[in-house]
Order: sequence, then C-alpha cells, then structure tokens
Amino acid sequence: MTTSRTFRNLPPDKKERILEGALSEFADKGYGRASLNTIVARVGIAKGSIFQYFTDKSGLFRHVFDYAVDKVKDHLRKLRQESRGQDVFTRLHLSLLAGLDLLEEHPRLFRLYLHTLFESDIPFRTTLLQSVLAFGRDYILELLQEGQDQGQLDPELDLELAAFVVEAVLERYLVARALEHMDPGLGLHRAQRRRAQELAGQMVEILRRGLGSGR
Amino acid sequence: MTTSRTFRNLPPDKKERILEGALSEFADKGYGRASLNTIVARVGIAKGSIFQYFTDKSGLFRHVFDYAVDKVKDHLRKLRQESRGQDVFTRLHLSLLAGLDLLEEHPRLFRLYLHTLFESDIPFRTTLLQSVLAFGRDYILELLQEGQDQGQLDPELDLELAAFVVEAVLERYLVARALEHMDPGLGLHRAQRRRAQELAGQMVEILRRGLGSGR
Amino acid sequence: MTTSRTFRNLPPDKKERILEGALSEFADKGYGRASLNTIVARVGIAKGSIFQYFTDKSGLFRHVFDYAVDKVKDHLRKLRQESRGQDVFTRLHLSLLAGLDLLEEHPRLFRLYLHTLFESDIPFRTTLLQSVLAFGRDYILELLQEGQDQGQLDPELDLELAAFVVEAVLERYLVARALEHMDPGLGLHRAQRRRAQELAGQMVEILRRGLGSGR
Amino acid sequence: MTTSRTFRNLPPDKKERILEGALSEFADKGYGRASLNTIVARVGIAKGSIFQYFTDKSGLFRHVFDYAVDKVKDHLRKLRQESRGQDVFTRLHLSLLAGLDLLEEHPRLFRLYLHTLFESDIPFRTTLLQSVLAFGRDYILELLQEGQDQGQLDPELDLELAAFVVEAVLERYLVARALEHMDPGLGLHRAQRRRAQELAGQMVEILRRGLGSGR
DNA sequence: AATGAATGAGACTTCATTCAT
DNA sequence: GATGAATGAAGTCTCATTCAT
Repeated sequence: MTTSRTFRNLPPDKKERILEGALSEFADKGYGRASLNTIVARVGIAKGSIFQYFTDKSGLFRHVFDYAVDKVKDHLRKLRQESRGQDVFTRLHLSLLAGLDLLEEHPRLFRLYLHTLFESDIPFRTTLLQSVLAFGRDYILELLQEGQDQGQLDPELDLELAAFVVEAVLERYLVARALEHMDPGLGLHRAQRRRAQELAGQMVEILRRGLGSGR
Repeated sequence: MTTSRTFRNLPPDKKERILEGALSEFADKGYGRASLNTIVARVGIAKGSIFQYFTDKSGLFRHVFDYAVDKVKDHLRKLRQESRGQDVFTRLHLSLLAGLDLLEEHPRLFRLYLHTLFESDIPFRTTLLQSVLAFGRDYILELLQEGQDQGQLDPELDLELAAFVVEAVLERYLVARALEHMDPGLGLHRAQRRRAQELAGQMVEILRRGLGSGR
Repeated sequence: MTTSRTFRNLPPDKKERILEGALSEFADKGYGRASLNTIVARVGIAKGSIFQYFTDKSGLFRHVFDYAVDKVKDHLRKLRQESRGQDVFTRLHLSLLAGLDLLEEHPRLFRLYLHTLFESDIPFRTTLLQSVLAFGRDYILELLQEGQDQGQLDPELDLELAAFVVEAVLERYLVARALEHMDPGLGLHRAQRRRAQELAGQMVEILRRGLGSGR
Repeated sequence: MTTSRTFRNLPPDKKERILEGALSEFADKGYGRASLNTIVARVGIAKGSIFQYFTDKSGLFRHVFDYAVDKVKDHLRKLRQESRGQDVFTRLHLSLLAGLDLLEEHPRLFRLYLHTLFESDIPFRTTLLQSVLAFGRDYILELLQEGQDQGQLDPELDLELAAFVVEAVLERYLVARALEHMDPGLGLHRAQRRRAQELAGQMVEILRRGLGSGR
C-alpha cells in the first residue's frame, strides 16, 4: 500500500488532480529536480496535505509511477487483444503505431519513464523499473512466440535476442519522437522527420527481412 | 573559448583531476542535480576556484561535455581508420565491440550523454547534442554508403532509414549495458547478460539479413 | 500585492517586527549592501521565512519602502489638514518643523529615502521614487498655489521654480540633520547645530523676502 | 601618505589610468558595492598589484577620493580668482554655472561625493568629507563676506545661515541634474528640465531678493 | 615589482519536512 | 483532516585578500 487511508478516501477527481499535477512535474524534471512546492501550487492543495497522503516525496513518486504504468498497460492490453489473429509483423506494426499514438496523446508518460531510467538517485528505482521492463519484454516475446509457432519467423531464431532487437527499434523510434517534442531544433535525422506512419512501415519491413522465415 | 586563462594555465594533471571529478559528478547526477560542492570536495580545491576556472556551473558543464565528446571522437576516428577496407557488416560489428569497450572502460561518458539527452533544463543542450548526434549519424551513414557502393547492401535501401535502424540497435545495446552498470539487479533480458561478443555477433547477423543485398 | 498571503496572515506585531528590522538594515546600508542574514538574525526568524513572506530581496525592499512612505504621507496629510487657513509662510514653517520632528523620531525613514535616491541598482527604483517625489512636489505646490491665490506671494512668481527653491531648502535642512545623525563629528556648519527651531524660523524669513509679494 | 612608494614611482599615465578606472567604479557603485575585480579588469593590471600600490580597498578609496577632490578644488579656485571684483550675486550665478559645467563634464566626481555622503560604512568617511565640506562652506562664506562688506547684502544678515541657504539651493540644483543623469525618466519638476542657464538665473534672482540689502 | 592562483566567508535562494492550529 | 507557518541544510556565486613565483 503506497498511500495513506486518507488519500484513498479522497473524492476521485481530487485524487486524479493530484496525481496528474505530480505526473506533470515529475515528467518535466525527473524525481530529484521536481518540486513539491510547484506541485501543490499547481494542484491547489496545502503543502502539508502531501505528507498526509504520502509518507514522502518518494512515496508520492512511487504512486505516480504506478499510476502512469497502469495507463500504459491498459493501452497495450487492449491492443494485444484487438490484434490477435493477425500476422506477427502486422501486429508489430500496429504496436509501433499505437505507441506513437500514446506518445502524442500522453507525452508525459514516456518522459517519466525515460527520466526514471537514467536518474540514479530515485528511491525504489529498481523495483519500479523491473515491473515495466518485464511487461514490455513479455509483451513482445509473446508476440514473437506466437509468430514463430505459426511459421512466420525463422524457426532457428533466438527469440530473446530477436525481442531485444525489436524492442530496440521500437523504443528508439519513440525516443526520437520524444526528443523532438523536447527540442524541435535538435536536427535529428531527416528520416525521423518524415511522416510517422511511412517510417514505421519501412522499419517493420526491415524487421521482416531480418527476422522472418524468409524463402 | 569555454575556460578562463587561469584554467588553461593550470598544470595538466590538475586540469585533468578537475575535469575527471566534474565528469564523474555530472555523469552520476546529470546537470541540475550535480553539486559543485561535491565536485570541489572530491577534487580537493576551494569552492571559489571553480569560478576562477569557469564562468559558471554551466560553463563547467559545457567544457566537461566537450572533453567527454573529444574522447569518444578520438576513439571512433581511430576505429574508422583501422577498419577501412573491410566488409560493411564486419565494420558494424567492430564498431559495436568498440563501443562496448569504450563503455566498459569509461562508463561515465555514455551516462553523461544519456543525462544530457533527457534532461531539459541544461544550458546549451541543443548545441551540445547537435554536434555529437551529427557525428554519430555521419559515422554510420558513411559506413553504409561505402557498403552500398560496393554492393554489400540492398541497392534500393533508403540509407538514412537504415542508419536509423542500425543506430537504434547499436545504441540500445549500449544503453542496456549502461543500465546494468547503474543497477545490476535491474533484471534486464537474460540475453543481455550473455557474453557480450556473442550477442553482438548475432545482432549484426540480423542486420545483415534485414539490410543486405540478399542472394 | 507585494507580499505573500503568508505574510499578510502573520500576527501584526510580528509583521511589524520584521518590517522594522528590515527598515533598519536598509536604512543603514541601502539596498545592495543590506544583508538578509543580518535582518533575520536581528528579527529572530529563520532565513527561509523571509522567502515565504516576500518573493525576493527586492520584494522585501519594495514593501519596506512603501511601508516607510506611508508613514511619511500620514504625517504630512495630517499636517496639511491642521495648518489649513494659515498664512503660507507659517505653513511652510510648520512643515519644516514637522519634517524635523519626523526626522528626530524616525531617522531611518529619511535615510532610506536618501539611499534609494542615490543608489543606482535598486529594483523598481524609478517607480518607487516617482511616487514619493510627486507627493512632495504636489504638497508644496498646493501650499504655494493657495498662498499666491490669497495674495501672499508675488503674483508674477513662477510657482514651479519657487517650489524647487523651497523644496531645496527644506530638504537640504533635513539632510544636514540626517548627516549629523550618521556622524556627529562631521563638522557641519556651526549654524546647523544651533537650536533647530530658531534656524527654521530664519530660513522661512529669507523665503518670505525672496518669494513674498511684499514691499 | 596614502600610497606605497611603488605606486608613486609608476609612470604618470599608468597612475592616471588606475585612478580613473577606480573612480568610475566607485562613482557607479559607492564604496561597498564597488568591486576590485571590476577595476583591475577595466584597467588591465593584475589583481595583486592593487595591494602593492595601496594597503587595502579602503586605501585605494581614500586616494581616489582625494584625487577627485583635487580636481574640483582646482576648478573652484580658478573660478574664485576669475570672478573677483564682481557683484556677489553675479559671482554666485557664475559659481552655479561653473558647477553645472563640472557636472556635465565630469559626472563621476559629483556621484562619488553623493555616495560618500550617504554611505555609512566607508572607512575614513568623516575625515574625507570634512575636508570637502569645509572647502565648500568657506568658498561661499568668503563670497558672502565680501558681498556684505561691500553693502550688497543685508548688513543684519547672519552669514552662516545665508551660506547654508545658498549652498542648499546650489547643491540641490546639482543634485537634480545628477538624478536626471541617473534616470531621465524620474519625472522631476518640469522646471528642472528647462534650459539650465535660464533656471540658474531665476534662482539667483530669488536669492538676491531674499538676501540682498533691500530696496 | 608584478603576477595571478588560491582561498573561504558570506551573499541570495530553494527545498523537503515538521507541527501547532 | 487540512492547513500553512517555520525551519535549516544545501545550492550557486562574488569578493577582498594572501602569497609563491
């Protein structure tokens, strides 16, 4: 239980306002640079209340992180359900596009993840990351496993290795978009600025040749 | 000129001690959370001295970043030279291994880069990143171009797109190792913990099938 | 609103203690040399509290300045009211004595004004001074206008010019006393050390001859 | 002797460069806020040299103050000489215009004086001010004395009192101009912005009526 | 005689956290 | 249960002064 009973008894919209305000701040600044002052000002609650709802700054962060992860998981679970029965590369393609949608709609989720990934002084960092990393890995592994079972992938393929490559490409693609959000002038690859859908399609094609059961 | 004359006149070993101390701190905490207090304590100089050497915290950071980038560039330049004349995929393989070596020997360089990539309030962030991103892109593009010229790559291949995929795989691989450095318990893929050379080889094989000129 | 709600909610005597402590420091050292450390030590509050009450050192200064100006304005308004109906030179005489009283009772008010007048890096200096200068000018102009209307002043007199001369004499007289407060050994005119009332009377006599309608 | 032998042996133009640089800084910021760093940077000498030429920051200030006072005294002595034999009010008029000229040509001299007048922590402040105040007082007293001896002034006039009034008007006039230099937007009297010569003439006329031997 | 590197006190400011109301 | 006033450690930066070269 990462929150106090006090917090759990709050009206849902107030809970949400608090979590959204905190999410914005943590996504912007990471854990260490985020300011509780800023959060309470944005949300419009008293400074002391934060410490009645959560033990700590770190307690708040844990809860916000879980809250964000749940949003992503919901998204992915729905997607996995919807795409069932299709070709594995089609499913990867759909996943990529879905990830892109999520990023455009909720840019803060991905930024929170990236900050957490690379900031070392975050309390419970290991625990927090393990759950989300495992989820992502399992999601892709499952897709690939089904694809291999149905003969769409090279039967000799080391699936964990393949999952790593697939994840790398997917994630790096999202990172590229996230960086553009942060700073449009960063001068990334011209390719990265092309229309997103087109790029996604070509990337999947490369994966198909690299991983597919080929001729 | 990003340093004061005072700094440039310092004995080389003192200069190095200062830069190394600052590099460690920035690599650990990123820009915003890094503490000049910690740096001067580690290096063993007075607090005021930092401001004799650099205009600012930001000035120090700029210089440290350049110092780090130079180290990487030297490394890569040497590699590009040495591998000239070999097959493009062999060269990619060598690059991957070289990156890995660099990471194991100087883990802080890559961590500094990652922090800079994802922290938004860094002064001159755009400028700093542009130079290093452009260098990496050009390095890979040049490799692929030569490979395509010599018929080792699919002649229809969009090189920028391919460069993006290659870079994604290479970088994600390095990120995985860097994350393990930060926290060995992170529970990354089992595959990532296998012997590094083996994994690298297999990844390049996938790229060969995905990008190569085929039969 | 130049203060935080936190400050406004403070018990009045605490507010006053803080403002008085800050006023003393600013009157002593001017804006730039005044030390918040000194103020909080004198008042007996924590260093951080100042920043709960005011945004800034500059915010504190603005508020202290307004606080001081209000005191002076109250004093002058009362005086203008009380002296209504009397001869213009009598009123000037009363004003001079009143200014003198104010100076003896609250020497810091005038010193704060003088510092602000001559220190160039004060935030909002122009704005702050404009209000007080305009008030002083209008006060004297109004007196002279009424005096001229009632035939006590040379009808040809340029009132603004006259106001300047009157103000000069009044202010310089106060400056002389203020300097003596700062340093009794300064060796000003012997005349200035005479009994204050006597000197004031003679000065007004000179003004009467210089400005009056009289034969 | 307020300087070291080392300083006195310096080439005259170097001595002057140093004093002028220091004068500018002290005139801008007063004693306490003036920065030796800024001075040595402006003049182009080593930081340590200041401490070989003068014992201290305070030693430098003393010397600069004297240097500035000498310039003013030269100016006034010349004027007193030139105007000898003329009517006392003409001489006052000339003095006013001369002060104005001095202010326009060397604004730093007057600003240094004003800073010194109102800043309390200046070392040797009393001593420094005494000499200049006495000089000004004597200058005016002498003028008035001669005027009275020649029947141009009311024979009953208390000369010290008159000197005080005259000085007040003269000085306040210069202060008004100095304030405009600092901040043209200060919204001083319209009268003060009129053509300087005209204003000066009218002011002297008021003094003539106030102090003159009547008729 | 001149230099300029080194120093540490002290400046303003932010922040998470505690606790009386 | 909610509030918000109080706190002090830690942050970056400036400065006059010392002293070895």
